[in-house]
Amino acid sequence: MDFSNKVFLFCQKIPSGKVTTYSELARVCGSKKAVRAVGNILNKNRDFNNVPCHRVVCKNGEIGGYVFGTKKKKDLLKKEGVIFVNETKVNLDKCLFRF
DNA sequence: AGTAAGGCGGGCA
DNA sequence: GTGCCCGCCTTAC
Repeated sequence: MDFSNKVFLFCQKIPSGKVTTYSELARVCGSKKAVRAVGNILNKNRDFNNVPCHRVVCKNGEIGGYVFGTKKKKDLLKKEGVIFVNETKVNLDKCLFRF
């Protein structure tokens, strides 16, 4: 319960135009190996209203998955100013937000 | 490069 | 209340 709360909190801390990875997110939440748990939380809770989970991507820069579809996620990120290296990957070097 | 296994919380049976 | 399976992944073989 506390874990998911952290996840949501950190997600909201991500500024517009920046992204983070599930690994980093899991790490700051206490368990760096709980990346799957993080994904599960974001997916099941889908607090897109309170949590911009579209700003969370895979470690390699790929979008990964998204409740509304990866296309939507990509589109949202683009609008926020996130640099994309191609249609499916973001530029982590420029847009990775580190806690 | 591809495949398999892994560690972790949430949700449902 | 307990247990099992799943997931927007990661890492190792």
